[in-house]
Amino acid sequence: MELDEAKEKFIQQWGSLGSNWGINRTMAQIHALFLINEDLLSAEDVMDILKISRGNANMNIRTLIDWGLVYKEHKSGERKEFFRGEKDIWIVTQRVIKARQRQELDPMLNVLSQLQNVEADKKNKAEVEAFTKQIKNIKSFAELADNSLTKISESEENWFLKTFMKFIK
Amino acid sequence: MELDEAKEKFIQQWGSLGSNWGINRTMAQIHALFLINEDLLSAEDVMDILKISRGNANMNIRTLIDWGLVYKEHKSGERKEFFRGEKDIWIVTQRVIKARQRQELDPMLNVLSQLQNVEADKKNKAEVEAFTKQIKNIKSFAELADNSLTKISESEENWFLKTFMKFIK
DNA sequence: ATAAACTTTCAATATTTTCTGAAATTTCAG
DNA sequence: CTGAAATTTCAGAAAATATTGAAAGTTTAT
Repeated sequence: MELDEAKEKFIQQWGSLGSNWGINRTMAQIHALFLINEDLLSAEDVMDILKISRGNANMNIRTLIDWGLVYKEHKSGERKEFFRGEKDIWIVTQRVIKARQRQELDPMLNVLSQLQNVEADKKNKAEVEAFTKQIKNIKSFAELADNSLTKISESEENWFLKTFMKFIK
Repeated sequence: MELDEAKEKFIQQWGSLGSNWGINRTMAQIHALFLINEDLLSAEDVMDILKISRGNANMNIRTLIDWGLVYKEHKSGERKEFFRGEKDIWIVTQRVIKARQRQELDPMLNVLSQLQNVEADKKNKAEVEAFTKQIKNIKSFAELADNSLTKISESEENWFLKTFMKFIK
């Protein structure tokens, strides 16, 4: 396979992976491009390579920066902004976990807490109890997941690898 | 809070969680309904409760059955099919992991394998090497994830909890 | 074998999400 | 300061995705 073909294939596959996981296709494609690109790229470069509009490029690069997956840099003598991607796949994972934890797990935990206070009356006592019990189960599990993800997103790669290699044996 | 209000809220939240993770909103809502509903439900019940069409209900219940999150059952004397949900959140997690691993991680691993064979020529030797190295990193990581998820989706809850509680300490 | 009861399919439609591009805003070299 | 060069915003357009509902298909009691 040719290098350009391979790069194209990687970008497409990463894009489709992303879009299956609720991350918009373009954002994932831009991220893919930065993962395999050694040099600094300007917004214009990204627009040209991926054939997308200025607005789209800008918005998604901004989000990638927010997530900590892309960094802004300056070339001396150039007015334009340039960007480079975080290449370390372990750090990428940690950043993605953190972003999505904030965005999705936290609100879920919040709602689950609220749902624990359901008033029963004479008629539906058993039903309320069953509901509360199930919500409690789900909440415990979500908290375990939350703690685990926090731990992962704060741990050193080496510690994690060692622990996990043991784990999956 | 009232029970019905709480159920409604849970269904909505689960639906929005799902849709942030690439699972269609209705499928996630039906799943939420089955998670907190003790009784058997028919397709018609689901249509009525969630105000959705027959086709939509049927298609998404089918998918939930494929994923192993909902079971088909028969009531004696009734011609209609009834359904109940898997209530154990640990089993639910395992089933979701398995379904998505098949659908998304496997194709990714497949592409990453292909991408390791890129031909270099005199001009781009260094670039090809950098690309191949990065793809190799990503692939190693994806394989670790794949193995871990397989392990998780096959393990006993108790073993998992014990191991993980130690892990997150 | 029939027909009512029920389930599945799928083309048309509706909804949601993403993208575009031009205008508004910001930045910075001179 | 000034104004050209760049970035950001956002309303409308386009694309992707999900939903409907009626027709086709299947099952089962008699």
